[in-house]
Amino acid sequence: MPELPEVQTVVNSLQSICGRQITAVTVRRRDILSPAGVDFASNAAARRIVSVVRRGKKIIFLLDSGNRFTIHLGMTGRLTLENPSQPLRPHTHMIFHIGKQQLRFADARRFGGVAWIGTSAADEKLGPEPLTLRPKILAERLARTHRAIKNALLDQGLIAGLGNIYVDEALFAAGIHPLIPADALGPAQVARLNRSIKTVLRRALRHRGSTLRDYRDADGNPGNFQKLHRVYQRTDQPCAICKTPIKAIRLGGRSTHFCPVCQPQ
DNA sequence: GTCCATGTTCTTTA
DNA sequence: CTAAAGAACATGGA
Repeated sequence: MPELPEVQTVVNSLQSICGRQITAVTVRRRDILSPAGVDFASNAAARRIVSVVRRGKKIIFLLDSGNRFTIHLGMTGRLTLENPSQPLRPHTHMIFHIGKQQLRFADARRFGGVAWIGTSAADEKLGPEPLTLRPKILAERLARTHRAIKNALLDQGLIAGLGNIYVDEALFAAGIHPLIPADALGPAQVARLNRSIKTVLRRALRHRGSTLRDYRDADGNPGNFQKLHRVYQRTDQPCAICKTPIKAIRLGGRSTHFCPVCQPQ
């Protein structure tokens, strides 16, 4: 579920906890924590939350002790601010008690998790942030790989924050076929792609992300951008530009959607 | 029973 | 050796 727009929307809807104290931590399932065996309860309890920010698809919490921890939502993760009286949804693995509220982490598939990173950097392996990326930097990075552009853009070490939805949408907006090798794109195409990535992400942010099934913000609200997808999961439906049926192929184990006319091979 | 899913990481292959 | 493709992880819904 959660790519940059969804994770940023969660972060935005969590700003009310900044400055507040974590009174206690309940760990209901230890295996979502890393490193294994870390004592979250004593590390985080009685600490104030200084800031909550996003980097790539990770949410980073800075505590007044100077330590940080990160939460990754994986595919089905939910991070919600709730009253203790509200029933716990299934697969709730961790609860941060913040005054009379609870910050709850639930994740059915458990591809997500919570990592104590202390004072180390959260982003060693992450590529640049797409919203501030310069076309020249994107061009340099794409020129270093011969993979299909779709697979290159999914690589978090090349560019951070994009996933299957927004790569398909950005490639459509840029008129680029997903199978074209990354190093075969010219400077004008890369510049257009860079602009398309930003445009698609900003529009998605404005609509609070895409909810296919599981995604909710911290207040439990779904996003609305799924209604505005041009290609993602629109197989056989007419292209918004030319009416040609949208095609789906399998690439890197993921479904990939594109318009065969607007995105020529 | 089958296939599919917004993600990442480890293993295998070329 | 490296780059890229494939499998694995765990759960639920169609």
